[in-house]
Amino acid sequence: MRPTVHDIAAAAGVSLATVDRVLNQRPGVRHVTREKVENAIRDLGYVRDVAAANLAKGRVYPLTFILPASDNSFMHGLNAEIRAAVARSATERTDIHIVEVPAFDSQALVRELETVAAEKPAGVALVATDAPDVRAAVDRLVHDGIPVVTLVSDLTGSLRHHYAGVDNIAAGRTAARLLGRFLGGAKGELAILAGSMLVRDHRERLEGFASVMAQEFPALHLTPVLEGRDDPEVAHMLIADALARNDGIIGIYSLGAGNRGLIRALKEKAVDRPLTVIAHELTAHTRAALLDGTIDAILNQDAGHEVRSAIRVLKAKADGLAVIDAQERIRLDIFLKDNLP
Amino acid sequence: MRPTVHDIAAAAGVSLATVDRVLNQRPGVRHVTREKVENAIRDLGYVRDVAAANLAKGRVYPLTFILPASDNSFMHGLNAEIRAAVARSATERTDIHIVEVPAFDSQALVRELETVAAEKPAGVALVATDAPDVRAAVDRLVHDGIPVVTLVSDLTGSLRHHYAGVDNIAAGRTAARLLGRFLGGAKGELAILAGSMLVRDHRERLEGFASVMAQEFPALHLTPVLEGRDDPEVAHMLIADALARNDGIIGIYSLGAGNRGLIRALKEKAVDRPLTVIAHELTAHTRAALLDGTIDAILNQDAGHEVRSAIRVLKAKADGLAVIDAQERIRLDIFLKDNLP
DNA sequence: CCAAATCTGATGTACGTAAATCAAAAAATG
DNA sequence: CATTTTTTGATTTACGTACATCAGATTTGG
Repeated sequence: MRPTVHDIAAAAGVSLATVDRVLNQRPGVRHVTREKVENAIRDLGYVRDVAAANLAKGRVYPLTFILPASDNSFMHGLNAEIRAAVARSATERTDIHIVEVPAFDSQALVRELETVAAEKPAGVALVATDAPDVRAAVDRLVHDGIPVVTLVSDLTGSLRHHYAGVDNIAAGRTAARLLGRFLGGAKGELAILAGSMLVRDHRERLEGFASVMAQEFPALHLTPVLEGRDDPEVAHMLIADALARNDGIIGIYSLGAGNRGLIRALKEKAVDRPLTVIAHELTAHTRAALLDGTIDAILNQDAGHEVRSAIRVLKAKADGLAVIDAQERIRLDIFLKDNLP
Repeated sequence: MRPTVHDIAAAAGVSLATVDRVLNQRPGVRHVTREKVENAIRDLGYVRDVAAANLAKGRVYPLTFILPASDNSFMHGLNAEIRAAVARSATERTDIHIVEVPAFDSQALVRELETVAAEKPAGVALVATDAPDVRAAVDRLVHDGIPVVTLVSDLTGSLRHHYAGVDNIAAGRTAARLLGRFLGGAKGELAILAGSMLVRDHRERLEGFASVMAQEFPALHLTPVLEGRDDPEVAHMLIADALARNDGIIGIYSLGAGNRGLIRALKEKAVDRPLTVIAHELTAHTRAALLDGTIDAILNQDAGHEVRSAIRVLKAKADGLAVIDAQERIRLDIFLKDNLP
């Protein structure tokens, strides 16, 4: 049987109340006494029964998710996953709030972070916009003792406790190698469609992609990045235009959202020549395109895993508990038409 | 606030004791009364607080894992992950036992299943050997009300509640497409290294591989399967021999274990000609080979996820709770040298 | 050394559920 | 209708922890 507070009290030769004071860092315990208790805790290998503690406290974890108000499939999916978590909140003792802020607007995000901080939640998850003032606002939250995890897009250099998202440099590198290998030594040009170079995850993907391409596939030449603003219409226009004007394009890497437009442009051009295409994020559109051969591979991050992981980590941090690192690593999914879920 | 048993009692106009009888299916409740209570439960949306219930019951989940006594990296890893779960058992209220049975020995497995059944555990996870008597033994366990999940290798047609492992047909298909695309339309022969065609997961991988190859890459010809018995020495011998005798081999699919031998054979032959190689299971050896270019891609199943998932599912089934399907789907990891964890 | 401040113990209640006991009520049986 | 059987209620204890209160002990400071 695992030891309880009673065992600790007995072993340390103190009362239950004193053990409680030590455990919950309440004042009124002399240094020597505190040490006796801490030794007993260590010796007996006591671990607090979190379930019982939560029951006694009637604890719920008020968590806030801050998302950009972007109108694309991925963000919709992320939102849906958070709402699914809300539906589970009764059994998970969470009380989740979702707030949306204008996309790419660091000031709005900072304001929201300050509003949220005032509510003293048990944890905050945010899709970070990469800016110094956001970093500062996040650091302030952390200083106030509020656990913070970044979601999907990280905020390196900040004090956030955890990042629930994929390694985007690795994603870009992987895309490059897949594309390079699929093209099998052919010589030609590559088009790159991004959302915006202002977003960190897109920049990182491009960085990884370009670096592997330069090192290992010198026969492939990268044309200037097309910024589609994650908008299907813009993406369509850019890709159609690029394909019309440049005969040498044999491959495309779409590292952002708005793939609906990309796919439409590809279908219109279908007869012309074979293109090898790699895109990000599995949605209804990209899935269909993968199955019909318009897209050759999809790199994906599982929004459901990211959300569940963020919640687990926030709860653990709020309780000062350890997390299973391997479990919280968000993996880069590579989908071919054969291994779709 | 979520409703409690007290609220149910009040709403149904019965006493706490009666609610308890209904909830825990104890006898002594008239049909009409039972219905009143059940209606109240439904109306108020009552969900039992599992944490409180477990606390009151002092419940622990005695779980048994049955593994084949195979001496390869993957099984060692699986074992290690289960032991890691044992280390967490205090906080997870589990009491996990690991038993090993001779590999590929269905009778031994059946005997063990019967021994285990007698101990009435809260759940059983097993790496299934695909045989009718095993199926029958598993079905008996299920009939006795013991939750069963298959691990790594499934037992289709049995009544097992869940399979914690990858879709091996999809894995084989994925390997085929990767290999086909990497070879970029070249014409030649492929060597296939398996452990044993008696194991279901290996058969399924081959089946998926062969089917995609036949349909989509007719220029690639499959040579007869080499059965390496998951033994590095045997694998080395077989591959070295095949490469020496067949000049036309341009690619290899290793769908089982014993990759240490394969890698050695490949390094010895390195100068001869470039080979495209895809292997299963990420281990120290395959990882090194992927990084140095000996292997081009690794397909992997995350043993840690499989174990944690199996435990979650067994506990949920034991409590009659729902599982989050998406969370329990074991994904096929595809590793290139760029996205290694 | 006394008073004040600080520390410690003893005790009780609470959280939501499980499980047991015993009494009381209702229903079924003859 | 009386008796037996079944069903229901009331109440209590327990699980492991949190938290509050109050009395008593010990340590400080003057």
